[in-house]
Amino acid sequence: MPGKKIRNMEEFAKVSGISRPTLSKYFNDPDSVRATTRGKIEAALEQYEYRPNIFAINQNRKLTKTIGIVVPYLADPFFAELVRMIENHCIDAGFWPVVFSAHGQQDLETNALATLHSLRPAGALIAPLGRRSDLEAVRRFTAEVPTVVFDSNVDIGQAFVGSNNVQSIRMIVDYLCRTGEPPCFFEMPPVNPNANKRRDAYIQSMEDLGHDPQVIQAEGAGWEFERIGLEEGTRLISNRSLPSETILCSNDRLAVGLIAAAYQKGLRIGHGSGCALRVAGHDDHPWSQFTCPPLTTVAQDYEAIAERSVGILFELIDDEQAAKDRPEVLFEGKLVLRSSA
Amino acid sequence: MPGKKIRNMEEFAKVSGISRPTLSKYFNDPDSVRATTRGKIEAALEQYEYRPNIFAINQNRKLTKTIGIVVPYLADPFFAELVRMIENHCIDAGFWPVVFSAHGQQDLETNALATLHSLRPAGALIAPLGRRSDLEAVRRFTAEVPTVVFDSNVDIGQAFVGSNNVQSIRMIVDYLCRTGEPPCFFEMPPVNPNANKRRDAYIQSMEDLGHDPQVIQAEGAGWEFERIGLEEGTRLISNRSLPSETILCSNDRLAVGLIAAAYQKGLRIGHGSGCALRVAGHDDHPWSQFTCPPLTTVAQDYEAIAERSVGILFELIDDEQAAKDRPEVLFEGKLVLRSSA
DNA sequence: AAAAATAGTTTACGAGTGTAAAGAAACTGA
DNA sequence: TCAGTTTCTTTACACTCGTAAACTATTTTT
Repeated sequence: MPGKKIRNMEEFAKVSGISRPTLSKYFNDPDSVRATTRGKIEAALEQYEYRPNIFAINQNRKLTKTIGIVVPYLADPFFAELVRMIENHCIDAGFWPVVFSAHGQQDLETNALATLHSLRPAGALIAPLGRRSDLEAVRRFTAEVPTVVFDSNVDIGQAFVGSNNVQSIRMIVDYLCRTGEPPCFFEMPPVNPNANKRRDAYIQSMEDLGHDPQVIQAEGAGWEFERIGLEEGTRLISNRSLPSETILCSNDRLAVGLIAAAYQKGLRIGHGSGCALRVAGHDDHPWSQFTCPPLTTVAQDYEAIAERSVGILFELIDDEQAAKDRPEVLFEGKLVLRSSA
Repeated sequence: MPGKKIRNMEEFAKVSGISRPTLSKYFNDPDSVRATTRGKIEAALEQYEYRPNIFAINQNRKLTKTIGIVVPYLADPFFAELVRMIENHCIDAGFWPVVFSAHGQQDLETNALATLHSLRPAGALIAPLGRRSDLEAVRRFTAEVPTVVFDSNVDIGQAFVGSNNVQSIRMIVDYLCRTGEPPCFFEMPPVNPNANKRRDAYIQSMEDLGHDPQVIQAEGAGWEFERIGLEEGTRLISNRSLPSETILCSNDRLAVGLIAAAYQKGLRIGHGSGCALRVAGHDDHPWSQFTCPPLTTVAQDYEAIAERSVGILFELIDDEQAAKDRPEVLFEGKLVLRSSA
């Protein structure tokens, strides 16, 4: 049980019988001191309640142990899940992850970067807003902090980790064409490069397969994708203006809204007989397996993206030169066949 | 456009022509200096890129501007949404919110509190894991940091803000009894006090209405509530062991899983004729309006909870004495009638 | 315009840590 | 046991900003 409170390293040095510089070394890396010394220190730590002051540490260290994580919208389960995994990897490596969400707004993203910058992090993992980002601000940031960009590939940072949209879209388009009517593509106004890449990949895939691509762009802005899917879906169904019975949505959240719209309009979704619509998504969001019917989609490899982007960041931190060529790591999507298409 | 880089306040004092102590005052509170002085400072800020070093600031200030936010599971949209609102309120008040998620694990919660503690925050808003919390660790934390507990009312901290489960459950039980067969109650092993309160409120409400309460406890642990709802729901439907056609779920995420189970079993959900099951939830999760059919539930007042808990925390920070009696603010739930029940 | 009040400057110290240099102590291996 | 190596101690300075005291400049009040 921790006894008397210790105010600073000086005091802890007294009670532990170890000099302050050695303690400093220990807290920086417990393995850098002799085993016997480490034993004494850890014995004292059991007895006394003491933790080095984070602020004083970071003020003086050239390289802090802070890793900044910036995402466009943390309430999106895709990012929530990814952040959860990234955080775990950082903690395991002895770093301190600090999470910022832009909540979909440019000024908050810029602000988060500024705040993060003044934390002098060892590195950063950022998924930019994309189209809405203040690119100048982001570039200023990445000029000084080793940064891995993930999910949304805008041309900044020292590396990119994400999904291979071309491969994944081609795969699901191919699947949909093999098993029924060729799909139309349901998208929102593109908020980031992924949206564009996916649309272009859809068009290319359809043409390669000898079909006529049909893109429907939903109105609406913001991050409430389900709502947009529901509202536009309802409109499209009411007007009978869907160009195909098979609809590939640019992401799962849009599909969730579209499925709700179809349900409310009494349209049955699925790949079986007696179904009016086939709906597919992209990303395999955590709740896509619970839609009615469960959503056929392309899974992004969350764990791989998390693990790899953190891995690359640590390489960057260890070796400034590591990535002069801005490597781009793209993971392949995996087809997840459920019953919606 | 920002010109030359400024390293510290000393340098910024030189280029701006304002003394360092005055600058310090300005950064602490821009209104505490004369308008002309403020003008000069802000003109210089436009020209030169400078932000005070957060670590140095916090090391020296008695009271930091940091607010800690700790939630049990950030990938749960309920918390994601609440955190988003809480963050906004903190930022608006000039504070710096730092978010931690326990990811459902006790050690991570304890660790988050320890890390947060060493940030010497002005205050903290925490939603404890509940049953799985290391109460001793939490208590140690709250002994030194003004803390408002939200969502999950374990007896710690200086105040609690949450929902009135008794009122909300009574309301939805009453509604369900008025409009059809009295509900059974579908719950998971209780992870926090809310779960227990809701069950007890259900039992009491049913008895008051002269009905026989029927509680079904689903197996399963962890935070994947939808999966538990789906798996247990499938089992219950297959075994025909549901004691009522009306099922009140202890929260929306469980209901999402149950609805998926019913759909997959070919059971139609809703309050209309031709429906086999009525399903209701609790919380009004962000995606409850997109289930098939849309989920009838009780809405927690997210915005009120966020606004009030931050408000109380600021009162606590301003006036240590404010809450010797640990006030508990409970917001009433609102019935959200959709088509699932 | 003089007195009073306010806001600024200069100077100096404090906060808790990192880190470098010089020397003492403790280990290592024969 | 003894030289060689590693690790620790002592001492001292650095980092950046908060803040207090004593003093000066500016603004407001009368």
